[in-house]
Amino acid sequence: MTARKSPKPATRAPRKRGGPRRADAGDTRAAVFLAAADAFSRRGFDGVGVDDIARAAGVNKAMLYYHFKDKRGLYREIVVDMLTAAGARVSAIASEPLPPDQKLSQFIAEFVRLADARPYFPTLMLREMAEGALHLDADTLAQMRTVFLAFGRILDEGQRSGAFRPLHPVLAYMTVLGPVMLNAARERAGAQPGRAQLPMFAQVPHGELIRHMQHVALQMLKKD
Amino acid sequence: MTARKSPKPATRAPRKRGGPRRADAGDTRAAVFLAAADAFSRRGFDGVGVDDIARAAGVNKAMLYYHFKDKRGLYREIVVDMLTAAGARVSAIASEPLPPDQKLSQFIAEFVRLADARPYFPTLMLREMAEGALHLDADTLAQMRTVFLAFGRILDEGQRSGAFRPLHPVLAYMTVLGPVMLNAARERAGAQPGRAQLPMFAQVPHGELIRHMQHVALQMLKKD
DNA sequence: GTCTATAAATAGATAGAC
DNA sequence: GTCTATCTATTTATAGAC
Repeated sequence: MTARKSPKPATRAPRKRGGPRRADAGDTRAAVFLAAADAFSRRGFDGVGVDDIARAAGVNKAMLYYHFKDKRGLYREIVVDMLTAAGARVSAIASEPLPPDQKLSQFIAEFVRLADARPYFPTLMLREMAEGALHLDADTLAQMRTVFLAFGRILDEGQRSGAFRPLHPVLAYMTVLGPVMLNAARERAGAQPGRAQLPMFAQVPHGELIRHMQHVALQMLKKD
Repeated sequence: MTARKSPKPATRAPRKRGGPRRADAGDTRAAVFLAAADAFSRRGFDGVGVDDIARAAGVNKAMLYYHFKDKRGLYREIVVDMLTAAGARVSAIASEPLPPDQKLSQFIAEFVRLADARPYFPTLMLREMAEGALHLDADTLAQMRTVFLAFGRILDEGQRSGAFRPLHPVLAYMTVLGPVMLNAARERAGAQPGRAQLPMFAQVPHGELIRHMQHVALQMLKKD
């Protein structure tokens, strides 16, 4: 076990009262966590200074070292938290009493929702992979494996029941997740000032993205 | 115009004779270029030191500053070279006298080949996007646009002729390129020692990837 | 828990000899 | 074109007061 009691990044405890807008107690930790996650996903581990994180979190730099071991420890917690959440939600879907094609659709929708709840997730993950996943320990890799295996089980079930055609699980996985991840990166580039009118940065509602990917996934696995 | 006479990263001039294995003349520049491209794609702009690059290239650090303005200038050249090559090849395909579905297949095959010739391409591009494409000037963005528009023309042609169903070009683009890019990142993570036997890092031959993506693309655009 | 000041290490960049 | 030595700025991390 590597994970500690990681803060729920989505839930922020209400402020006691305190000064103008100073983070207190558990809020400080969460603020640092979120600011770091966002920064890391945008500029990479080495591209972010602890000063940047502290400033973005509205917290003194020394507090960062009070709540986390060091920069790398903070980074690790973020990745672990991300993958733990993904593993849990996605495994749940794979185990639901639904036909494989609906599970697959749920899987896709859940993944996009996951990325909406943690906007740093896709780009941070993409970076980590490109880096050879060097920051990930065995524990964390196991979480990645969980997500993939959950997907594989859905595929397998569909193939056994004859609903899906045979297909390399890795290819299927890449096909389903690749566009979602790439789109997240695209949105980052398109969010830069002066980019809005470039055709390749046109906004695509995530609902549309979900429906499209569900369609693609089912088409991809359709027998013929 | 920002691009200078960038070295063909694939072609390395034969060594004159020189010392044991010291790079000479134009070779030095190319060696730095390639070492930097690889390093940047793996660890990001800020994750790579100029010392690292020099060492990997087998060149003295000062030579880096002799051949390139500075670290950022080197990085820019790499990105520009990448996108220029991609823009040229892909535009050529869009203009060939072929039916749209074959152009689309060619587009996909060419993109994978491009990534094989420049293994740093997908991950570097992914990083750059995640970073908001901050290092890219207007000139370079124009090259990205060229690639996208070439793809869009193929799509458009197919839709006009009734071969393809209507579909948001950005969604189609993400669907076609996302898996290729994500797979490149996946390969990086899987190449790490001790990862080979993990199921999600199973090797997938690029020929298979190409055929699969061609199938997916055509299915995605099939009417009905 | 929070802040200031600072130690210690690292990295980008250049001067100048050869 | 190539190398050594070095200057300077930045950055991680901590000591210690409050």
